[in-house]
Amino acid sequence: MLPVDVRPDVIGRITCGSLTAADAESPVTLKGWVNRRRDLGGLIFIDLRDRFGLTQVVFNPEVDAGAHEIANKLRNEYVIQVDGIVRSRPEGTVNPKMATGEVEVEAHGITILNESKTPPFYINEEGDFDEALRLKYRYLDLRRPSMQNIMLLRHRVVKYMRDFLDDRGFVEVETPLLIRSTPEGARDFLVPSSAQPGEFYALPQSPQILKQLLMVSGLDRYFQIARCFRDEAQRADRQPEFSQLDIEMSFITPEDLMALMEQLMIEITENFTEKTIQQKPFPRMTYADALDRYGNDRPDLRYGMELQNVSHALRGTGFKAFAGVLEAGGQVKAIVVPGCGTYTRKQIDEITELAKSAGAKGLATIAITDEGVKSPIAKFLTETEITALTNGIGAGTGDLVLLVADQAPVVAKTLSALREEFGKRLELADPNVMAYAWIVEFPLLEWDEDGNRWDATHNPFCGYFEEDEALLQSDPGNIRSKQYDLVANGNELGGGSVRNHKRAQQEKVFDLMGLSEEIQMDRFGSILTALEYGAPPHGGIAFGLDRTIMLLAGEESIRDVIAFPKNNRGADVMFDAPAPVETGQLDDLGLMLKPAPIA
RNA sequence: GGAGGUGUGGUGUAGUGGCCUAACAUGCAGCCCUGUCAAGGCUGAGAUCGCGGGUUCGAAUCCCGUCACUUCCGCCA
Repeated sequence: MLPVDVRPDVIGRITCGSLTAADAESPVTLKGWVNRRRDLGGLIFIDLRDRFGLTQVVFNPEVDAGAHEIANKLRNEYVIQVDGIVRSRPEGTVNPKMATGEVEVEAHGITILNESKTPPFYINEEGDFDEALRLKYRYLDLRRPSMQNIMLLRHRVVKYMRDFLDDRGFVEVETPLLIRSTPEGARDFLVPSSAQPGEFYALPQSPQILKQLLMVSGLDRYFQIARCFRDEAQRADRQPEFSQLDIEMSFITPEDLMALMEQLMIEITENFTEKTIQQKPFPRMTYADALDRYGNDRPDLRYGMELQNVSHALRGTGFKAFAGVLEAGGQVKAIVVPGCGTYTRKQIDEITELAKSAGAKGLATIAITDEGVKSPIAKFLTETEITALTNGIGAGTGDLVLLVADQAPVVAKTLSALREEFGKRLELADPNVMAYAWIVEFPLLEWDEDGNRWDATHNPFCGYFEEDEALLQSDPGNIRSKQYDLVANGNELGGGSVRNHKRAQQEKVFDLMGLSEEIQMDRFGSILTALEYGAPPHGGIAFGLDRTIMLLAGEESIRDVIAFPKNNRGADVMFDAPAPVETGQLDDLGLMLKPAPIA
């Protein structure tokens, strides 16, 4: 996947991945770890490993009895230095599976630089080890070539991003990690201050306001590999601290930015992976369309199985469960699962449970078998209705039709979950394809039932289409934002927008969100004021760097592309963090712990 | 906060009420072996089956509780 490093390296060391037949008869010194020892009694072979590769070393008592004697004591993961001579391997012993398989090093001297206990898991072969153990001994986990390849990939991709942006006039600026807490969005990680006891910094959830302020400064093009912090529950693709490729530009349109970012992602994908890009230029899909066809705003476009509205085929149906939903303004939608018409009662029950956990009240199924239609709801529907329904969505013999009837958001969520489940089960998604797409025209605001107010769907700084200005008063839920998300293979890789660059514009959004003038100034005074001093039109985007690397590397967990990740509970099991602190430290901060954790 | 899954020598697994005095592979230790490269051969050590309670004549296996890890829902402007 990645090019092998050249040799010798900057300090003149010969690495274990670099010797070739051309080096035969040269004296050489190698340093590295014992990957494997093969003791034939007389001869001892060692595979010496470093980051760059493996080289076989031979200890022959007739060549150097002293070195052979020491080699008897070697064990896996010992760190050694070998002095010897590069030899072409004897006829018939060349190993074509090794990059250095044409040669070996005949040892004339050996120094054991450090011994090693037997590691808790294998380093010299790949395997699926307990993740808690891997995290506890992360330094050993990272010694495995597969993990080192990921770290190397990450390094190279980030370097490519920096060079790409530098070539185009972007400036990398570091923004502070100790900032002010805002109760909007995710829960903040708080950092108490000893200079001002009782007051707290917060770690940034993203440098959003800071990068906009840099646009007001006239920096024009900013980027940063920004560390972000969110004190929320973890997932396979979510960590409490993570990295974003954060970008902001002045005087741009959404089109400008999407075109530039698209070029960057294409180049990275094609330069660093063997994966093919499903469609170039990346397809565009509106938020409404994505929700309608896939049930979510980050669809996996590598396979079909789209959601299909069958409400029209059931208009006037006598089946009360469906009729009731339709009368209440709901909908009935379906997906056709190919080849699953033979599912047993037990399997149907299983996916019904899945549907319920996604929020549906139930799941209706129609199996189309050789012996005809099998369905628990068949007796409630007329033959005409069933035929119209199955024909209308292209279901054929052997297929299983899954139907959900409810209000649109519940239908979308349920069928989206089912579609993804069957996408996995039936292996519909090609792992060698990257299906990028832009999702556009998000609603600017969504109604928050609990807070009884409008809330920003993306972030409150997101701009909106001027032609929708009138809707601010009449129909805020239908204002289209200037937001764009980049999705790939069912993941949201990044999102951004063209921002509000005038104070009045921005205040209108805050007003709709129910923020009083006082609160607006208290929380967002810096940016509101800055927008009054010649803020240029600007916009940007932020990519989840870890997630991007995860997809490029073909990994299923974000933890596998982070050197020292937290576990599912946000804990670092190597350092045992978080941990209690000494009373004196709390005293300095003017803090006192409550007697028991709040349940 | 909720739901599911998993937990058996160092590691990865098998064992779903008695045949378990817990099996297999690998790793580990010792011995043999001069062309191996997942070296090979022989011998050996190593697990109170996550923890606690219960059911049973009998529990790795069934039940309850608990802990840890993990996946998903909630949450993630």
